[in-house]
Amino acid sequence: MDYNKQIDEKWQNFWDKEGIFNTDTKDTKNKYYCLVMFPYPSAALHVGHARNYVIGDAVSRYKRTKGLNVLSPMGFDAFGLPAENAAIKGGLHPKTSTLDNIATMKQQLTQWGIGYDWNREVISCLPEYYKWTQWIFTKLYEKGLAYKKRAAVNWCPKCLTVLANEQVINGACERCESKVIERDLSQWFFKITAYAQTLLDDIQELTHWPERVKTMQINWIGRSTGVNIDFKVDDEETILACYTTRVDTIFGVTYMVLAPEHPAIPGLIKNNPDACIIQAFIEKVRIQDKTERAAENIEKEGIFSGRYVINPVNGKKVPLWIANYVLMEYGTGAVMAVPAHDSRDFAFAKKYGLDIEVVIDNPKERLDALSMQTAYIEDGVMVNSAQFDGLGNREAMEKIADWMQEKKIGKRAVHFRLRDWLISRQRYWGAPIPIIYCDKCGEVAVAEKDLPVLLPENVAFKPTGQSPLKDSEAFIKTRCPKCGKEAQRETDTMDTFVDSSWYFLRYISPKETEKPFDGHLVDKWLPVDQYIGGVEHAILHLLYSRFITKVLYDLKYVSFKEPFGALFTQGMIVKNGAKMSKSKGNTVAPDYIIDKYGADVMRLYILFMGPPEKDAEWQDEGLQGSARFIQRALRMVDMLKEYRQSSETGELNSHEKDLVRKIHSTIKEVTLDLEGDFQFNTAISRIMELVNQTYKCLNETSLRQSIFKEAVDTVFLLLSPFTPHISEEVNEALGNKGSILKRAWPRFNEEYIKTDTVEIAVLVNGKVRDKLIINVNWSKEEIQKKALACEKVKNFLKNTPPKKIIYVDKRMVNIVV
RNA sequence: GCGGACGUGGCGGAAUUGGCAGACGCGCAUGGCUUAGGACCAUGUCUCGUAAGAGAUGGGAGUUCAACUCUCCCCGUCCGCACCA
Repeated sequence: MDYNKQIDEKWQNFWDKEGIFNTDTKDTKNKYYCLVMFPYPSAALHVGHARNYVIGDAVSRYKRTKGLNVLSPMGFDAFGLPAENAAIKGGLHPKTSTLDNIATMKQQLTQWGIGYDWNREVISCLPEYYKWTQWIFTKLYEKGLAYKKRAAVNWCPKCLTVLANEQVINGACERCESKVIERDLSQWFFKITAYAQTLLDDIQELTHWPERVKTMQINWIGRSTGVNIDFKVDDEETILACYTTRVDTIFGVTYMVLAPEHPAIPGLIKNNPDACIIQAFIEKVRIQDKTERAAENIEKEGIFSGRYVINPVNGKKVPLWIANYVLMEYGTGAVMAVPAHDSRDFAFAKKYGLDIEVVIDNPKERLDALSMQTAYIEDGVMVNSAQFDGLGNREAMEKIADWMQEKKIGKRAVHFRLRDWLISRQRYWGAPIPIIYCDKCGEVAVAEKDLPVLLPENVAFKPTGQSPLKDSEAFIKTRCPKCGKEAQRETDTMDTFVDSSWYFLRYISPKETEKPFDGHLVDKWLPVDQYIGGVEHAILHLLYSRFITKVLYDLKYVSFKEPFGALFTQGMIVKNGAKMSKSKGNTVAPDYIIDKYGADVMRLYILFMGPPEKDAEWQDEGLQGSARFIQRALRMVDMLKEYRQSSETGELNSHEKDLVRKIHSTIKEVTLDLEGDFQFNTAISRIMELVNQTYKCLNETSLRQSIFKEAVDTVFLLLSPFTPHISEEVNEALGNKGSILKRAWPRFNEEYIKTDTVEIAVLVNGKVRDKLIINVNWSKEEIQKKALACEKVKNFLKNTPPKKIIYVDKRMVNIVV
């Protein structure tokens, strides 16, 4: 039997015709929701993408043969910058180019033998989908979780749109890597910060999520606990609130610093003769772009404000400074500076000759403020801190916080790093934000019956820095839903991540026209049993989806708090040590592989190349190995057909017994590999061993046909999640009717795996000296005696009795001399 | 700086969780079969050594009868966050 393209096509047509992958979601018994992150339809897929779908398909097929009712849907994250940019480049309308790309990708996925329920396809740029994205917006709006505010936001000068915090990587745009600049703009936000604590707490429940993803989310949410302290400005009523996590150092405050953007500054400096010098400094800092300001070793710069503030714990008057190292976005934008115990404050104090006061002493060596070379940030003993002197600083931290709360000069507080999610975009290819502005009624959300707000198709969609919808009078002009007067539509579109933050709910009832999803069925099918995708979504998509799910939970649309039960993040496929990308020119196109070797060879190699969660280096030679293995396995089928050998009766010979044992132990181990953490690479290697051993048997002995057949059958059943086309073909050749997916996953019999004899190692002082074949029924004493009788052991013993003998059951004997 | 993952042959990677290091595959070598072979089959392939043996899982110490696995200290790679108060 030869593997060729016809076999691929034959079975792909068969699966399609039989509707093998179509799932009835009304049948919720034994449900298994296997979900692979849906792709952007922007470019041709390479083998790196393929890994994602091949893993998902292997899982879905395996679960099917285990008898589960598997739902495996696919769709396209079709709105957004990548699709729009691709369209502009190709001179096409985004809708045309996106739908074209989708068609190509579907064809690719089909060619690879990836089985999806295409009846459930979800395309986020079509009105029947984005109607409900807009609906979700209005639900958040009703709850006050969607709001518009003027704020300093991240602006990408190349994409000509604002970006969410999560889309800014090292101060640069996630997509085009241009440096992001700060602009004050009025924008729409989702109040994800209202869910910061829940998003953090519930991470604990995600027991089947990779540790690194959870850690990344924890860091991103960035919870810290401390104390809010009000510092009064001297000779004035102005109060400056600051936040500290180190309230134990409060007695060591020698100055206070404000971020240049701090709103209190204009009032504080207005009577200062140096006001214009201070103003010039502030301007200078503000025009620095974010990258520069956040750069690692940027020189700390500051200026004295001319004012003083009072430390509420001791009434001490300390100078108020303005400096570039304080950020307005975090805490209150005001920092109490303790140079003795904070390295940033220390560097700043040294530069500007500010006081340094030690309040936590090093128990090993007394600190001296004048001679210190670095800040002392470790734990120690309280000094110069009034009644708290002598305490350990950890203990003092709690005591001071309590004392300050009691005296009402401080308040315990929790801060998060997480910012609200900026969702407006000044680009064309997205779902319009369903808001209407009326001169009389103000901001009004579009009513559900008026959704969707259709994205007009005949507009010049090139990015200009303003939403292209602003030019479409037909779009903008509308009537106020409340008073009926003429009104204008919001022209910004939504971030694509809004579209993808709920698509997994839509798959359950994708044809629904009266509601976004069938709540009853969604409650049965969700959370997703297995979610599979790239780690690049660790924060963005996964955090947003968790947030939207929690909102829908609070609004009682769903009854679960977390959308994804188990998450698997596969590693990248790299070539020449680098991530595959068109610009580097190191992509490997699956089409050519499919042509030359067939889908199963590509699938097998992708799964065999290494643990799926780790990055793996692509080597073309590896494909040869997979192709060779498949041909070698298929040759057994031909041999079996012509096989006329020995009798079927009588005692099994030892090779036959060994082969039966191997068949059953292979089933056992492959099953364990798949039930565990998707160890496809080791599963495949075990199947290879079974093939090797079968050949060995055929060469060395007369093998009865029934056992040979069982070996062949088992090999292709076990391979079926990985190489479905040839498995189907062999299944048919062996006389079975229908799809191999309808056959049960093979079972193993523990009885057949048992052996009478086993080879163990004989060690002397922990080193292997000899091997010994033992009968498993022998007693420990018997085995030890045999081990001592080994020639090599005798040489080491030299007639002296051994000090100690350790026997590990069916593994080894260690003799200590 | 903080947090996470990791370091095993020429290469991709195994190792039942403390019990025979290098499974399986690639590559390479030798032989066979072939008009030919980048096909196939067989055998071999950690290092040193003719051998007995000795040494090997980034480096160093420790625990143990026994360490790739556990503990401590270094070195290095990758990822995330980062003037976060």
